[in-house]
Amino acid sequence: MFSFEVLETDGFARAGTIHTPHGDIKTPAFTPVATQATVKTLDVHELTKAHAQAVLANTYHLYLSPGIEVIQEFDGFAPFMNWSGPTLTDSGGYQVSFLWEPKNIHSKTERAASVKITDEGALFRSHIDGSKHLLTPEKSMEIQDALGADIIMAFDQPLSLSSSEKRQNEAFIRTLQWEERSFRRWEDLQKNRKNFQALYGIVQGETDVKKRQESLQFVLNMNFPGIAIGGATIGSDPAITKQALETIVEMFPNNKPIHALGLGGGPEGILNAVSLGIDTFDNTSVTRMARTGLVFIYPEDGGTTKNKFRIDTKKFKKNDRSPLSNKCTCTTCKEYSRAYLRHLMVNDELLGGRLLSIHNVTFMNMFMHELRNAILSKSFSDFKKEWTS
RNA sequence: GCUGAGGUGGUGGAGCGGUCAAUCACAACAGACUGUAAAUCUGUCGUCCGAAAGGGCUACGUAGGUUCAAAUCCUGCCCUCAGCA
Repeated sequence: MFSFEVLETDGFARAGTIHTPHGDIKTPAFTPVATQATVKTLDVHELTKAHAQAVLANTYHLYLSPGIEVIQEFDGFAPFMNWSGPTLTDSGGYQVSFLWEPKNIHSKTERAASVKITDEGALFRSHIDGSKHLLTPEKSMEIQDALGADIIMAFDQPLSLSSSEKRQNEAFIRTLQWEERSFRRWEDLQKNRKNFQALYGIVQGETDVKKRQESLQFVLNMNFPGIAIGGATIGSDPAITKQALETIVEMFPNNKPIHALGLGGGPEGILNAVSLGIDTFDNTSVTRMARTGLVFIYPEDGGTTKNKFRIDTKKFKKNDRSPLSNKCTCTTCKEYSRAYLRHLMVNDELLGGRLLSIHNVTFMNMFMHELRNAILSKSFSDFKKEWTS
């Protein structure tokens, strides 16, 4: 019901297929983020047209609203949102332990921590109504069982890089314990399931070689069906992502898929990650940037590592009749002018965010498609050079 | 023509003797965006010098006046709006 096969490799880069109960994912692949059972602004038809293969939803958000009872009535979040392809869910670990730190990257103002983390789990307050909830590794597995994704994540405790060493170590050890508990509960839950869910163990450790390797070895020893690479270093800086992945790339097994959680850095970051063995990744900024007017462009359109292969639609000329991209085949590029897109974004029209999301998701998927073909034809390094030189 | 209200920075709109280069919002410009509390957030925003601290200059329709001190008080003029002729 779930398996992974590598079809071709080029250096550490690999092209393969993940077989899930709801279809295949041709890798390397981007999985758009549908936190609240929606890839913001896009419906499933637009997603399919944008060549999305799978979507990733979130335990924390769907547990709080609409609640797992509702999701269960619909046989999972995928039927609920009318998505029939492969799915993933995140465990909620990121939300309860990272976003709720008194100081976090998303908020300028400090605020009281609304979460208390113990070895048992994370006691947190809902951001919606302030109600108290305890999320444990076991509970996360039960919720993800109800959400019904094909691929689910172990419950972990990521930290921001600014945390003290003591806290880092604590979270590292705790994550290992939580992963084992996640695994045990997951094993039990599988017995009563119609479809197999693949649980991914999460590798922490940032750029610390010893920690990364210990973490990965643990996940391998437990025999998780898949591996997810977590941590702040998998974020937006391509150079640091590279550094983090280099610590463990040689240990990656070829029979298990590797997912990079929240891999950012645009095409350059992705090229770095794929060249170091990453098969799938999710990233929120693809659709978020679309909603704020930033779109990805190909080298043919002027994309470079310097401009991070992106351009601000609000800076287009008022009367520019040309398409956003000459190369892209999405409906946004086929049917609308730069002038119109600029107009929509400058005036905060909702259609703008949607049209740009269509483009960005299409771009990302087409980029991954090209990248995959490059690996299959053993020309990955040339492909990488075309983009980054 | 009479009566009333009012004229503030790109715009709307506060301020009604000193703490005002002037709250705030919008626009504009620049920037950020990691497993989405993000259609969000941050910075700049009279002008000149400065990296900054800070300093200079010009400003609240216009011309005068009162006062140690005026966007704020008084007078003339110009203009806008509402009501009445």
